[in-house]
Amino acid sequence: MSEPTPPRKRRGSGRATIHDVARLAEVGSITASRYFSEPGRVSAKLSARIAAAVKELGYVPNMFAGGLASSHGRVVGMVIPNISGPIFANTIQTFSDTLNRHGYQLLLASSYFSAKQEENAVKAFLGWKPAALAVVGRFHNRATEKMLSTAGIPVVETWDYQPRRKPIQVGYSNNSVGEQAARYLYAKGYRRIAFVQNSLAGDLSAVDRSDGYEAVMREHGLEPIIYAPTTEAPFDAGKQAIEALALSPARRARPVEAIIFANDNLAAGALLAGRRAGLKIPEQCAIVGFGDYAFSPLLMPSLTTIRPPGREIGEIAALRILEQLGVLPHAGQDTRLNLLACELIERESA
Amino acid sequence: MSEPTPPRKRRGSGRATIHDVARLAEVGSITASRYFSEPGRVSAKLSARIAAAVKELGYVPNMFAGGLASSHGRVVGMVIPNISGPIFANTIQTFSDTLNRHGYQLLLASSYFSAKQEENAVKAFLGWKPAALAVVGRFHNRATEKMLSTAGIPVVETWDYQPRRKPIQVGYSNNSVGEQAARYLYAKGYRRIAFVQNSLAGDLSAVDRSDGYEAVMREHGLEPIIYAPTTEAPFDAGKQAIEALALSPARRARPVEAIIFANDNLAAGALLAGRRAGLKIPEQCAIVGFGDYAFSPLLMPSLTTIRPPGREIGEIAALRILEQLGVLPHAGQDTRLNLLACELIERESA
DNA sequence: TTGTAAGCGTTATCAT
DNA sequence: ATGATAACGCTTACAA
Repeated sequence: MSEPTPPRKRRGSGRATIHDVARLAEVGSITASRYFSEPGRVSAKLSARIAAAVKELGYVPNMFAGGLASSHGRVVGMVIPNISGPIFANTIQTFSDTLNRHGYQLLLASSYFSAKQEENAVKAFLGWKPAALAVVGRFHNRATEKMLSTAGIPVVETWDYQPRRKPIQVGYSNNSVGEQAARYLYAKGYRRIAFVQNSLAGDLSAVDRSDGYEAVMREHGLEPIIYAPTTEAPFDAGKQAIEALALSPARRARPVEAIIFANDNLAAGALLAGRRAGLKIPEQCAIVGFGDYAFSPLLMPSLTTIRPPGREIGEIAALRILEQLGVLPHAGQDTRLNLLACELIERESA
Repeated sequence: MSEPTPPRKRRGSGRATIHDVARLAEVGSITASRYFSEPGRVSAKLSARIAAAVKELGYVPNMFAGGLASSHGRVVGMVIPNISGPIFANTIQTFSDTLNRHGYQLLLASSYFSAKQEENAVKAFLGWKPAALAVVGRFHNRATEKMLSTAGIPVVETWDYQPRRKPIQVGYSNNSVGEQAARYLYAKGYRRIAFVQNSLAGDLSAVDRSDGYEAVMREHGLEPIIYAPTTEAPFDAGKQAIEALALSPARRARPVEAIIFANDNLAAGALLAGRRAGLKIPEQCAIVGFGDYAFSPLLMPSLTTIRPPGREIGEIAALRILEQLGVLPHAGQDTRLNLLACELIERESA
């Protein structure tokens, strides 16, 4: 006769569970659970026993079980155009670190500036029952907008500050950046000031910057000069722009005195091409970029540029989310609108 | 008299579940489940009905329920020294994208080169029952080593290739990089070649590179010259190095002919300081960096450097993991050792 | 302050 | 090929 087979576990990971901890500490499982979620409501005596058991068993809470039971995981999803560019990396870093510090895990996906890929990423995140979602900018497709608005969780739009939109805004005004650059050059005495657009058509934030520039020019009774390069590669596009605006024989009669570029890549391409052609920068043509990329201080002449608050955006976005979730106490009153300033870094090129 | 209150749902997220899908499609829940996990084993007829139901209800699988039931979530954890630096961003990008493409989600944490923070991150990941873990380099503390080896899941060490270690290796040999740079300069006719260490003491990979350099020098009967800057800030450290090696009056008698720098930041600092001091580069002193940062082609003269295969590392690490998990068919035989080459980018500075 | 019971939404197991 | 049932490990709701 065969003994009844012992009730062998057929599922399970084999790791210690909260029940094992509770048993060892001689408390109820729920008390052990509370030890993690609301430590203040467990007596010191039991807390000590539980702590010892946790240590002995090397217990690590199963996030899946917790997330399932409470119907919301401690995760926050973020869709970013791309991770590896010089632009968003700082934001990701501070966003992730701030969330981690409070027990939340970042889920990251990149959209490569494609609305469809953004949609897919948001849809995938929904399966994680995220506590909140962060996206970049205000341009989403219908499906994404709908998912974001019906998800019933805090949504943060980063980078492109738009006070009239529904989601929490953490960013700066691209329009103001354009104004800032134009005013700076105007104050320095420049009058024939041009703006060079991004060659990537999808970069709508650059259009906002050129709008700001245009407004300031008109304000001073000056004619805006907006140039849109046709070359795709940013450095080449910058070269193309400065050739057209300052080097071409046609322009030689009345070359522009200063150029604002949609980003530092364009500005760098222009700066290098200009110098190679013998153009004196900033004497003959001043240059202002946008982004303050790592190479910008190293160019010769070093590049005057406007630095977006990438690190602050990530941190503040995370803090606002944590406040919304009740993890952190609410800061002030208007926590929904977070307009940050961009710093103009004055270097040699303008 | 009060009617008995209807059995209102008190838990649950309100979203459609797989049971709702099954009911609408008039199939068993498990069939609906299989429709996602093993589509080949569901008849075309039922598949169509399920697909329709999924679409109508906007069903999104709950990853927590799935992860709990199958005791392994579709997540992979990665601990990286830092997200925002120019070095690792490409790796994160390709790693994340490749995993996403196969339904896995990346969990990211940064260690800031601290072994203790790495340990905390790995511990936190364990709660997610990750299908695999990726770390950078071979230097972990005891606790981390133990967690990695007992986790019972594929572990990948990236960047620093070390064939004798247990985990899967995906990276390049820093020793070879040092050799590569030294041989290149030797072949160009340089003889008095120096190596400048990183000022960050924790950067042990740079030490491997200097070892490679040293070996080549001795191989040719040349005396190695290794300089360790004391300044912390990389650009300043580079400046300090070139002053000591090529500009100082003491050295003027027999200045070095070429310098290999531990990274492009140091090289850039040296290059700029050298030029400002009137040093002709590469005529009087050639410079080779490491990293191929974004600014390196923009310096004047542009920087000759060695480019580590950051994108490949991320992609191959992900592919090896997916193979180990059985998601992808195994490629070749020795899938554990992945030694990648670094490309020497010849520019103007050497 | 602590405990009991039920359920979160999925998949593994076994049966047909 | 399809389905019924029982976990998975935790937290909510309620009770003491």
